[in-house]
Amino acid sequence: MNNRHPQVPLNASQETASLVKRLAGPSTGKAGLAKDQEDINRIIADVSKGSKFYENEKKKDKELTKKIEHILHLRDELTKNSGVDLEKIEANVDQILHKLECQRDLSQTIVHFDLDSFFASVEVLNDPTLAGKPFAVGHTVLSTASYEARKYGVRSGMATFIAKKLCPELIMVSHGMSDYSEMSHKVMAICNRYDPQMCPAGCDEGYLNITAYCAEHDMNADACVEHLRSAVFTETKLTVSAGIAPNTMLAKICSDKNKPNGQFHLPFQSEAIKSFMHDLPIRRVPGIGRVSERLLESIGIKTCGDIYTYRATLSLMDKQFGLLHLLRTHLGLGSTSVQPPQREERKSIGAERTFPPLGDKQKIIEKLQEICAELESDMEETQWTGRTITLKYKLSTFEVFTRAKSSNRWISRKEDLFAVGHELLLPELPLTLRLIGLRVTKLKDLRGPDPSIGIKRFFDAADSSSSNKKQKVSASETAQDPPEPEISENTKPTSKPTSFRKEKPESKSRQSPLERETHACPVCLKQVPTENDAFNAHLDSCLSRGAIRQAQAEASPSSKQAQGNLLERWTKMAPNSKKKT
DNA sequence: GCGGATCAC
DNA sequence: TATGGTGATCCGC
Repeated sequence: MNNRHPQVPLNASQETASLVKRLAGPSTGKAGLAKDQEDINRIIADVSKGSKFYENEKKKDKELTKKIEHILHLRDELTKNSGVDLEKIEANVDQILHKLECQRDLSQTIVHFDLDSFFASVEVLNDPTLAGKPFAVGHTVLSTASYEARKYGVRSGMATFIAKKLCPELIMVSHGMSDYSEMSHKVMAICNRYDPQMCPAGCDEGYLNITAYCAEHDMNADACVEHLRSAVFTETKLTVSAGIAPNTMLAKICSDKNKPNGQFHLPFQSEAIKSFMHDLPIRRVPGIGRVSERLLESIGIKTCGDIYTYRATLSLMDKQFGLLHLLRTHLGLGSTSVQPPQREERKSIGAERTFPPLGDKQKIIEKLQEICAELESDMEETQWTGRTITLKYKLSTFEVFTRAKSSNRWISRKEDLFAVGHELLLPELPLTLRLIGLRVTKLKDLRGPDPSIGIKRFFDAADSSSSNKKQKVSASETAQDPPEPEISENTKPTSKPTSFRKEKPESKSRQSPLERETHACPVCLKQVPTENDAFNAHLDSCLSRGAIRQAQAEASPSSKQAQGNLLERWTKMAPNSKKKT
């Protein structure tokens, strides 16, 4: 490089490496990266420069940089504190690792499958002249790109005009939604033969437990998955990649290894798994996104092997980083069960729309009405109602805000949605908006538990012993139903709300502040005497409780990422940062 | 319960 | 000229 003559036109703004990377978008770096990713990121940053989107990304990047400074400062304070014994902390962590290792379960054969550039492949089937050409599916933002387009750095989630800059001959194809849905169902049905309990994770991927299938058909895992992939191809002409591993997290990572149209089988041995994890970039772990990657990198952690190196820091900063989850990741542990998604596990239903920036109050309200109509229709089709409404709006500057209100009535009609949405929106105006959305939570299922027997609904409240094992949630909610605006339901909205099924790790244990020989348990955060026996005893009970929580959290691998406490809150936005444009 | 934020697809 | 929609979860308050 010629330093005297930078290729890039001099920009007074000193772009940080992190901003340039951030602008490249969330999907860059998750999978295989192009050789000249640096150049590509440079082009993306230059094309974006000056836009409101760019300015917002810059602001967020700056805030993250500040958070990192804070975290590093905290780390230095904790580490340099003369009271801490790093070796002892490491020894404690090593004990946790040992106990986690003892819980390792290698008995289940889990598969993660993933259709190769699903939308793009379907489009090629519809129009074979697209084969081998760089093209992308989407409108303003790309849903997916063909493998030829990816060579240019074109990625899903990328703005179309940027993709065109990277690849001027890029062909744009718009969505053919019905085709995708039909193909998706076909593929899921095929996979279902191998595990009736399979769990779809989106329209183009899913998890299977093929342990039983392999046993019953006297087949090894490789042959089974080849069989599956071959069935998918002959019946749909779509190629699929797959990972075979002893748990869902590893299987997911492995399905990327030989993509496209390949499979990868991780040896089912502790040592092989740990060596696989050792060099794995932390960003490949499901749940670790761009922000967590930066936070972890700031303390020196780039790979899952680095987690061990910095275990003392992570232990001291468990609140910020979530030690236990990272240790499990380091060891390559994950959920060993696959369950089909349960309808009653749904937590919210919503709709949102982006439009050219609007400042006019009447026009904004019209957008809100459109959203309400859409949402009413979705809720009607899926038979949900709910009592908390959350308004979401995005300013023309790309800043996002939410405003929520809980009601004591069930809301699903568009008039009711609008009344609450309007009430939430009005005090915020005037604003220039580019997006409005509504989301309903605190849901109630309007569908009877057994749709084939209509009259049965009538007895629901008393009928806890029926064949419906999963009625637990419905039953408890029935007891706390607010007055029902409709006719059918409850005979009697009886008593008080029953407590919800959310166990928290008892954050409020008040211990003697002068206890000198205690250390925060990295699992439950309680202060525990550091003496070996006491610490061990505590750890045992804590880990077994933790294992239960973990199993629950991972019951449905698709929807319940164990993500989280990597980030503490730093600054609070002024709730009303009104911008006029 | 509310609001901000992260993450996956 | 120009950067999506749906759903989940977690944290701090």
